Amino acid sequence: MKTPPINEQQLLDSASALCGLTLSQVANDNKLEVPASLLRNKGWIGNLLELALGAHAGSKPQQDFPDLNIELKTIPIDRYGKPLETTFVCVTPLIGINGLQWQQSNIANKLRKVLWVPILSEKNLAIGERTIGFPFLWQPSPIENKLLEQDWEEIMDMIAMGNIEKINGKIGQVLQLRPKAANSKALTDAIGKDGQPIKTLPRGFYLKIPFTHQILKNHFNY
DNA sequence: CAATGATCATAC
DNA sequence: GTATGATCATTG
Repeated sequence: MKTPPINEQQLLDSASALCGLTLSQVANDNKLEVPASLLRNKGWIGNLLELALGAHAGSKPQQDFPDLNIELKTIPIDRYGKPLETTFVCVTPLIGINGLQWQQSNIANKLRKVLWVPILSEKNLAIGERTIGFPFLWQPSPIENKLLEQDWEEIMDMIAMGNIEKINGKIGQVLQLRPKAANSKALTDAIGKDGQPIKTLPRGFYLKIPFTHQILKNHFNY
């Protein structure tokens, strides 16, 4: 447990202090048990880092550190620094979206400043043996921001035009739309082909692996 | 074996 | 159901 950081440097310092530690060590320091598997604890590593860095543990809208305008993201990587999973950002609004601009969207707000915490998280490593990498602060470059905006526009246009069922994880250069639900039976409101209300699977925005991989490469110069 | 589609826990 | 945290697991 930890008190919230009062400024960016303090957050960076405490995050840097975790670099090289195993998840077991961090869990012990925070009096947490290490699960044998993430199957029923998919958000465990993220929650652990929230606890260790003084972010609010649990559900709350907006960034993890609202006063600092910083979003915390753990990212599982292999020994070469390649992300092992896509990065979930936020759920996607499907109705009432006409006139919504990228700059005022929830996803743009969340990606404005991100504290990435890489986790060496190869599958053959027990959860407790996975280690924390070098954390760093990232803000999208003008080019990255443009790519995100373009994908967002394409996806949101399709949703607004009633073509949500035609969207799959393949579209988008850096951003993709995928299910984000308890299961495939979950339903939420959306716009149908003829503009009528329909029910569909809730979706979320995810950053594709090549994009987050490039962010890591840019930062670590490899 | 990467990537898309499906799923798990918890709070409210 | 929505929003937080993501990874699992089947498909191509």
